[in-house]
Amino acid sequence: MSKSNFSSLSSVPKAWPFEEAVRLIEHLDGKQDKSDKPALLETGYGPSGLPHIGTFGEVARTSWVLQAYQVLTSKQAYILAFSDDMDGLRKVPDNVPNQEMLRQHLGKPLSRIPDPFGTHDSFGAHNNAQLCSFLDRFGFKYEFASATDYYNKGRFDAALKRVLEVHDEIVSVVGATLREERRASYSPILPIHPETGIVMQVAMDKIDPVNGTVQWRDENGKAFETQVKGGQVKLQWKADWAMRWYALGVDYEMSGKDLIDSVKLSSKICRILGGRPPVNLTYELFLDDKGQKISKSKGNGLSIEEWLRYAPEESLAQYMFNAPKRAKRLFFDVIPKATDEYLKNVSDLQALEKDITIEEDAKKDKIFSNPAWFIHKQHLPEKVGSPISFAMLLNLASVANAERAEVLWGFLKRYDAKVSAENNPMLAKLVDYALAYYADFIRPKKEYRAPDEHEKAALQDLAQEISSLKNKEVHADELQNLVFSIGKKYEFEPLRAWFGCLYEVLLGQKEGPRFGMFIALYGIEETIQLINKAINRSKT
RNA sequence: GAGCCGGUAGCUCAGAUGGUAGAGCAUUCGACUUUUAAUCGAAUGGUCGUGGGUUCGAUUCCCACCCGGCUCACCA
Repeated sequence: MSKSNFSSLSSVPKAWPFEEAVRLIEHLDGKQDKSDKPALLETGYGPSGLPHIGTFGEVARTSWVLQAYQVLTSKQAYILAFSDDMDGLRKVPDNVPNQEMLRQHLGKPLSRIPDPFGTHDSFGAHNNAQLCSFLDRFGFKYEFASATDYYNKGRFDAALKRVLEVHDEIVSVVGATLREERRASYSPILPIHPETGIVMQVAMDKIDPVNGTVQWRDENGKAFETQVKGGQVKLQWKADWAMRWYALGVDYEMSGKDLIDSVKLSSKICRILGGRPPVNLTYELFLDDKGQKISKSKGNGLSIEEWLRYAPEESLAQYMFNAPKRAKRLFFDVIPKATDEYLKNVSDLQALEKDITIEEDAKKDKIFSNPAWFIHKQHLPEKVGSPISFAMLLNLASVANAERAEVLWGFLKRYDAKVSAENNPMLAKLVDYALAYYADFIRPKKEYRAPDEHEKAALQDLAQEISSLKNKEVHADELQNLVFSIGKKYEFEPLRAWFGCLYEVLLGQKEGPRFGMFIALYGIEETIQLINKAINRSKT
């Protein structure tokens, strides 16, 4: 399509969501139905799992494509968050209560199983609520859809009849991908057993597209005739996906690399039904630190809660923004980098918006290529960003053995007297995150050396000296002098060995801050405890 | 077997719609400080996987190949 079609832009910005938006536009241009229906971007959810970090990534990325689409076209579009809550429960998840109760409902649709948490009408409803509150928490805009709801209300009835018409064709296409033993029983139609409520995976004896019924037998040989409408059957998932695209007119949907074959197959089915499969983006999977695929069942990698314990959600969004087609490792080490990348993008964007020397077109192009512009939904709020990088905060926390925010703030104020939690809310958050990150990842790796007898005596002396200063107004300089004089008194040669001893024995590192300042900020009582701990360590 | 992604400084990676490449960390040196760190400044460091093709010129485009990793092939 020609570039001139894009509103007020001379070219398409090079950020990937814009490239995707162009693909979406081309897809819509080729549509038979020229009515001005809003573009439909779907994100799908496996029913039994809780929302996880991949869910976040998929919705965030889809939102960015939508954002780019609207900038280019000024047309309506929306995200449909579709939950397949009619799927049969195959396995009892081991992270939920009432296992025994759930076991009795194996094979039934999630929406027909009682909620093991007892808070919702069904297990499916519970998971749906989890999903929605998860998405709401990050401010995503979407319309929620429940498969059960859609089936029951007949929104798929026409499409289901169409499935019956082309049933054999679907069976042969899907059958080609299955092993022989599966092939025999395969049908895209999964009837819900009228007596047991179980989602049946059986071969169909008879298909009747005219009356909209199927005939089949259960494992006891009992024969049934079932209407496909109104939620009495559901479709096997690949057919279900295809039927959904067809019935709802889905225009865009992304999915992980592991689903490449499924996308192909579902696209075929969608075409057999007479539909046009949506534009698909295949994104790479997330790997753990050993390069293995992250999966909920393995519990490897990093959960979203874990990430958010150590960094703001914007940093996670930043991580998700980068090169979706590229495999990335997802573990704790990437958090600081993603955070600083985000902060840099914010400051770049701020500078860019103020810049009046740059040409308007070039400016737009740069703004629209900045991840922070996407992350903040086109508008940077007041007081975003931080004058100090996360990496620096982590260094400071480590150097100062910081356990409390005040200690870190003390150092920060020395660095720049103007910073404060009020003026820099993001910095205030980062301080807390840095403390958490330091405590969990950096401190455990520290190696504390035991002091020798000579050092021990000096340390005891130091503890005693400073304890006499307790409850007094003391300056960092005085403390520094005190530390210094003790080093002299015990004749450390060279004197820097004394300081080295302090760092290695007390802080578990080769280097450290000016020790007088450290004591002042860290606290006299706390420093004494630190010394006592170190001395006790030498006894064992 | 099918498919996807990657191979750029010691490490982790960015990048150029073609004109001999950058960041962070690491290393070295310097500034600041009654020693030390943060911080700041600077330097060192790369035939951009291999071989061909297109071109005045390719690491960047095309083709082939090699290496590495992952995913799928039961269910969703």
